[in-house]
Amino acid sequence: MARELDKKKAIFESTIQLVNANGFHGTPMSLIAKKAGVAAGTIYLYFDSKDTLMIELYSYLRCKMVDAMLVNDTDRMEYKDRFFNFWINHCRFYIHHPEALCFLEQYTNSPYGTQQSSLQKDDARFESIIREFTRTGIKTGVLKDVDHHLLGMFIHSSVISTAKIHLRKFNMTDEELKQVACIVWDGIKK
Amino acid sequence: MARELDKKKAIFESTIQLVNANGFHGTPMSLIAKKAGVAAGTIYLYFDSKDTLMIELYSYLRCKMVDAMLVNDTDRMEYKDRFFNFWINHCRFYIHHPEALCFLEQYTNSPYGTQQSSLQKDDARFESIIREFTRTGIKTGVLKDVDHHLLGMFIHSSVISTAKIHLRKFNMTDEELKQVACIVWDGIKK
Amino acid sequence: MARELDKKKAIFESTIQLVNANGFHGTPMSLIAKKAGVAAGTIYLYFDSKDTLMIELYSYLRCKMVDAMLVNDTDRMEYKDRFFNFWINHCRFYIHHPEALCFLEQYTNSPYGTQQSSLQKDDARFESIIREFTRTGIKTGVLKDVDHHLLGMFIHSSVISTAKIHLRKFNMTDEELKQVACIVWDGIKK
Amino acid sequence: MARELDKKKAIFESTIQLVNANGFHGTPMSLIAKKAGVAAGTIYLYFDSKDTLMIELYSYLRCKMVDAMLVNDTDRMEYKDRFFNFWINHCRFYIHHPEALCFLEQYTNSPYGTQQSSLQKDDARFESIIREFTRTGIKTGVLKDVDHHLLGMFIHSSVISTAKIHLRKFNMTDEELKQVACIVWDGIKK
DNA sequence: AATGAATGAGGTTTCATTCAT
DNA sequence: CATGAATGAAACCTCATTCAT
Repeated sequence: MARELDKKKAIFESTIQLVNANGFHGTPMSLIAKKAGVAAGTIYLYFDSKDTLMIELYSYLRCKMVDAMLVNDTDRMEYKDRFFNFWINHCRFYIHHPEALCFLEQYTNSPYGTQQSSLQKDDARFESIIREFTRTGIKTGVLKDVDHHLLGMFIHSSVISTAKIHLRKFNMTDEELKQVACIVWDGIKK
Repeated sequence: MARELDKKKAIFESTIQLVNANGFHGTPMSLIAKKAGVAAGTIYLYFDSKDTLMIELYSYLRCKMVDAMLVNDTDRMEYKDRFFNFWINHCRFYIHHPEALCFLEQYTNSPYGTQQSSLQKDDARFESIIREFTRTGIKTGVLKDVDHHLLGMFIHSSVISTAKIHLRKFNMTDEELKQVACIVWDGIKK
Repeated sequence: MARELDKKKAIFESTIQLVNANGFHGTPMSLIAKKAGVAAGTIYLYFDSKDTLMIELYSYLRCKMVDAMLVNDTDRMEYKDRFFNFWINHCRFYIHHPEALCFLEQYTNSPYGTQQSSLQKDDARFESIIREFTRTGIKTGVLKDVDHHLLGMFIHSSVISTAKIHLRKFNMTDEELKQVACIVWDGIKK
Repeated sequence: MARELDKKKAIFESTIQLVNANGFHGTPMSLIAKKAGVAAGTIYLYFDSKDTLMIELYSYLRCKMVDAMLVNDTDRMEYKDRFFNFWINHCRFYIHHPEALCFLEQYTNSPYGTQQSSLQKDDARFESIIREFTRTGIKTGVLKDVDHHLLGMFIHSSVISTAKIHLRKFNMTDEELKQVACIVWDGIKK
């Protein structure tokens, strides 16, 4: 019930902060517990192991990210407008949740993300949305006739690198964000 | 002399493989030593600590990557041709050295890469080459008038995501590689 | 509560025995743990490090020693009687706790005791008692007019060397103990 | 020959300095070698092990100490004058060679000094000189009729504690040194 | 005789996980 | 449900000693 979700969320948030600052290995369960305001043993009531915690946290964040990306999306929008909406929503999510970006990136490039065949449902949701969208673009002749995996990955990586630049080097205005989206669009459109 | 370099190289190669498979934390020094065919203590004759080893290995790989990227580059080439040469060299390096790609990505997204102000000379070399190239493109009106950091990061991330796709999903022909380079070029050119 | 003190004491006693037998360096934490009946990691719940353990053990023993020295001491005693009481109490403490003597001497003559500015409160207590006592003796003309540090150190070292003799060479009767106290008194009295 | 003695001496001096600063355990053979200007392996041409080195160094220093103590000593001196000569020579040796004092004290209070039945010839020489001297004093009725071991140890410890005070707290004039010798003399004389 | 690279046992310390309370 | 003291395996790193040169 609500109590359980509250605890899980507290543990998630604590973990994000700490992994962000110190990496997976630099984040002991005892610290996660303390920052979450629970006892070390308590975490194990909600998660089987540290690995499980990380994997579930990954899903949790992916889910929030996908939700953010879908804001204002409708079938009735023009294809290009949907693209811009997706791209900017997605990018803004990372900009407003830098810890999430950091965690997801660490996860993706760690043995967790690479080895585990743990493409859970949230991953699946994201992938299917992107697949659907790119396929449609290609079929209707709006996008270049390139493998849709490639297009998807290309778009995704452009979002992430833009958000990283924003966070590390300098803040970008909304205008500049749109500029970058344009570059991407110019690249993929036919 | 040569002996020292041989040992260092053996340790580097061992480390790349293992970090690749198990991550930084999943790779104990004892394993690195065993795989490299030396005693555990021997590593400390060549590197001050595990951290130092990782940092130096990062430099080592960046160096190899930059070298690979510069193959066949000349001032006399057309700007666009230079871009394609850079992009494809760079991408091929990762495709032919998947462990290098994996290590560099893990490193970049770990506390090593984020916190340590260890932008060593090799990083500097890479950055300056890219900076020089994008600035020229912008100045001569070939590229869009966007912040050069942004262009650089955009190009870099496209290379990496393409290589990852190649390695994880399916092998791409040289033709397809060129296609992706085209997408990027279309995006950044004026 | 009591549990914590029990554990600490068990660790202390274990450490005293082992350092006594094998020296600081010859005493690994693993052995201390085993002899104390706890796991290696448990020690670190009570002490930050091996150094901390040694430093706290030093304080612990100094405290016990000072307590023993003060037994039967009153303001109403004659100065000379107080001296004999101090001296013999002090000496007897070491004779009855040879491991304590051994540990304290090793500590004092090791980098721990020499370098660390760890003159904690217990040291301070001992020093202030001695200082007070010698100063009074000098001021009232009972003791020779010599720097009080010197007198204090002189007395202290006589106690220690007497205890060592007792333990190493042969057992001394209470009568002989008093004889030595007399030698010291004859030396320092005016 | 001379070469061998030079090397040994260099190693001895290096060891004294380092043990003085860092203790036995804090002094690796590699450092001893470097400071002595030889290779690590070379030490093992002259000493069987680190323990052996320490034990021989102890003898070496005891020997120097005894030599220093005997300066200006003759049978023709008065007993009391001989005592003062011994005491002050001995004390001055430590004052002029603080590293020697430090090393000897560390050694004496370590497992080396306590456990090893290694009362070598130099120790024997020192002990026999003191024994002879105290026995004579007692027999001729100059000294108190107390066990001669006790007197010897008492004197020795007074020297050491005085030297330590001199080195740690404040420099003492020759006059003050004589004062302390007087205290000791007043203590032991009949 | 002298070197110093190499060894590997063993030291201190951390931390994921358990379980009695 | 919740706790947090206790565990002990395993990590990093040091250093006395050896041996090919």
